[in-house]
Amino acid sequence: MNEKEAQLIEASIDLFAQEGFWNTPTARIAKHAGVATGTLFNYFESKDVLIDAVYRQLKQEWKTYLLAGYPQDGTLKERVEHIWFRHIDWGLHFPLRYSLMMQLKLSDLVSHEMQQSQEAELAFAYEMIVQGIAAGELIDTDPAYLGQIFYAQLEAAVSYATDHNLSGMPLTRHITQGFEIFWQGVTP
Amino acid sequence: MNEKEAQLIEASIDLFAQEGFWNTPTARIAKHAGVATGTLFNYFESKDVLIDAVYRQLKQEWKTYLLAGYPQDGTLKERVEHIWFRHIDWGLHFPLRYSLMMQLKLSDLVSHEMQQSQEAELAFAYEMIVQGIAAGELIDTDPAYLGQIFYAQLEAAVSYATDHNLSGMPLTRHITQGFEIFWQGVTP
DNA sequence: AAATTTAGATTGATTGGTCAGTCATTACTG
DNA sequence: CAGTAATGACTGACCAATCAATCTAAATTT
Repeated sequence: MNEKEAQLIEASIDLFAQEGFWNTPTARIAKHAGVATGTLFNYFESKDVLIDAVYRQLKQEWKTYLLAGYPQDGTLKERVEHIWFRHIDWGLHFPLRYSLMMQLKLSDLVSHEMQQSQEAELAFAYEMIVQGIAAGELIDTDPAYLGQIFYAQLEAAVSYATDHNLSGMPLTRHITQGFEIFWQGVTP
Repeated sequence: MNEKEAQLIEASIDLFAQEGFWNTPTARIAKHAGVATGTLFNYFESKDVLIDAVYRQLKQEWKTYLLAGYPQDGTLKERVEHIWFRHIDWGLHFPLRYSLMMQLKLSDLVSHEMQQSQEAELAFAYEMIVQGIAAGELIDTDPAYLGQIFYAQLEAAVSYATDHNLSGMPLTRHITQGFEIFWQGVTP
């Protein structure tokens, strides 16, 4: 990826997260990235294409962060717990990125194709759930629903930690307790 | 509330939910409501004020729906379960309204004052949780966090039911099971 | 090694279109 | 007929996207 392209995406993340997509003119993005307005359109066909690129970048950073140190051969609980911790960690380390990713999810701004291609990257999580159910370690429900519950609880945990500025021990306790609540719910 | 005012809010809900706030010009809202563009601004000082009115209306309808048949003197579980069922019911009966309410929640379009005043209306739910914890019927966590978990799971349940077009028996089973997962998680 | 050509990247003023909000005029209504 | 509500053409501001001009640096020639 070109350096200017990366700067433009970075500037977009900053501005979209702080001002919202509809309130940030392409001219401001270009300025914030230190290039001319025309340059933006050399790299991205349109503003819509730019937002797809932003979304892809966020999702990829996020996924990479989640998988760092993933205990491939751990127990199911260990693996799920790892994702739980890493996700919350990411949300607290990169609040702008996190809130933008959340907003984009609901917003219809990201193309259908991009949404799908990014979702496909999470197949491993789905597999994990399927196996957990097969092994009797998770309650027998549609894996898609369990995945959604997992994610929903995660969002709640992050937004609570953010709202209450948790850090240090209280944060660790909150994360652990949140996970236990989730685990107790989906475990026979 | 004036009839035209109500029509304008109704039209806004329709269009905002389907096209998004930023893609629906005030002119189209007025047309859809059967009035002239100028009339809209007789009733709402600006587009921003209109969206506040839309939000208030949605929240109020929602709250009314939730509380219909509320078992004031039932057990804690019965009361929570009632809210659970009614919320999902509302989401499935009024998908446009539901999705708009979700979007507005994250969007920063609703004024801070309106957000707060509507949140204050949910004090009864908070009270319920506090009492549940005091009585040892719920695990000992910050009531605010339990509330957030409750809501997050509810969203997951609605979006799953919507995505899979559930109805009849499968729907009932899904709702009940979702509640059991939640309840098992937050109960000692 | 200097001079010249070439291809591609960068620039930002400009354009064409959109839209929130206005206000002079018209239509009701009691 | 007075007062209130409704109308819709209009305005000023904003912005995505364009494109002719300019710059840069690599390639080629003298």
